[in-house]
Amino acid sequence: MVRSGNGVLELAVLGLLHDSPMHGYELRKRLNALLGTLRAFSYGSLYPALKNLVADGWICEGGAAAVGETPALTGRRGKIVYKLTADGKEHLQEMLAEAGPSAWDDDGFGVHFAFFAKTDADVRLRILEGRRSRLEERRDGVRGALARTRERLDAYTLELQRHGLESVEREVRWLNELIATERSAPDRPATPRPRRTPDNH
Amino acid sequence: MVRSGNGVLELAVLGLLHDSPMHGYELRKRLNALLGTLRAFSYGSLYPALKNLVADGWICEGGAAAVGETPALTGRRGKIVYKLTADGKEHLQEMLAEAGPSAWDDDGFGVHFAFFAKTDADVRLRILEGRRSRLEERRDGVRGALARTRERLDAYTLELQRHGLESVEREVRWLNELIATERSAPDRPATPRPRRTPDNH
DNA sequence: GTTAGCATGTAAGGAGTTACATGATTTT
DNA sequence: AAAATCATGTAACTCCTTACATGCTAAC
Repeated sequence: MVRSGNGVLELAVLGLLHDSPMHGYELRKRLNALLGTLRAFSYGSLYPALKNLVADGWICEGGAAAVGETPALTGRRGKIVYKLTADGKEHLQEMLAEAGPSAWDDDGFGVHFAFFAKTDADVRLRILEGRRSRLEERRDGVRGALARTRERLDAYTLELQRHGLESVEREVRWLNELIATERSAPDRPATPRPRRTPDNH
Repeated sequence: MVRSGNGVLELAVLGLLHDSPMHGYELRKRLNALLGTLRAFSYGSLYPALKNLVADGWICEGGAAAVGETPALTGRRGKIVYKLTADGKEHLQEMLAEAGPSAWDDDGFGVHFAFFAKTDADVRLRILEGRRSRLEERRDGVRGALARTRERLDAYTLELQRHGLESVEREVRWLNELIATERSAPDRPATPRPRRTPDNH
């Protein structure tokens, strides 16, 4: 009964539990903090997902873990702490090694990137390049549409297209910088490139 | 049986059909061109949605409309041209006048903005301001999370947060410009502000 | 001792995708 | 006459949200 549960949520949960065991409530907070502006999950999706992960054998309940945790009295119907199993760790590694299309789309890329610290350098590069070419396709599509339909559009529609195009172009530039950094230093962590303070006037 | 079909798709379809009658296939292309980077719909969602809109009485089939259309031979199992009904036009106006939360979220805002040319100036302003305050909330949330968890995050996670924050800040600046333009000239179309050419080196 | 926040869950359903199935029209 | 593209549709399924239901624990 291997549901082969694909999806952002399961990867994110496994990734977070790899760092340290946690219960659902805390997991959800960390999840939404991790994904920031990208995504927000509700309990209604988290708890069933946890059940599925247990059924698959990737995670298990119990296992009093954290150092300063209150040890007693938590037994009867208290928190349920989840932790990765050996199979789960293996499965997580497989998911992190996946550099195909599912790691290039809007949802998938964010999660994969969030766990780049646990990802091999060559996989990181392939994901970044895949994501970039995906965005370049989209950019060229919008550019073409904009060039073809110009003049026929009202000012607001035009502005929407223009802003969308600028967003994609900005995203591509970001990826270019990341790729350059990865290429020049595949072992180093990430890219704290020299940054000018944003001009929020 | 008023399904009260909420959602981006139905507003977008009604808005496009307001300009001119169309059949489904063409509608889908225009839909995905209109929404550009924001959204893409498949036939599997479009055709059922059209059925629902017919059932609701907002649109109807038939009505040979466009000037240069081939008139004959299209009868047997050919294209199905949809057009807005009188009720549909009324309903569209109501939807466009809606300036509440549904017009502020990521999906809703894009569609509402795309039809700003058909929207009253005061409604436009309320939507832009609502959208901005929604984004400011998100921005402050991310800023807080970033300030609290700094140092505890690996470089990639940090970079993801930083980039997300910059995206939101950019979006807020864009809205600020739009709002300023609307305030200074509520009658004029949109905002062709002086623009420097993007530096795609 | 009661409010507020922590913590876990479930049932119903909305919204859309994928994959499939079919046929007409145009192009080569 | 084959291939490509236009055109319409449906069934099964995925993924997630909303709204609800429950109880524990800390603070005031």
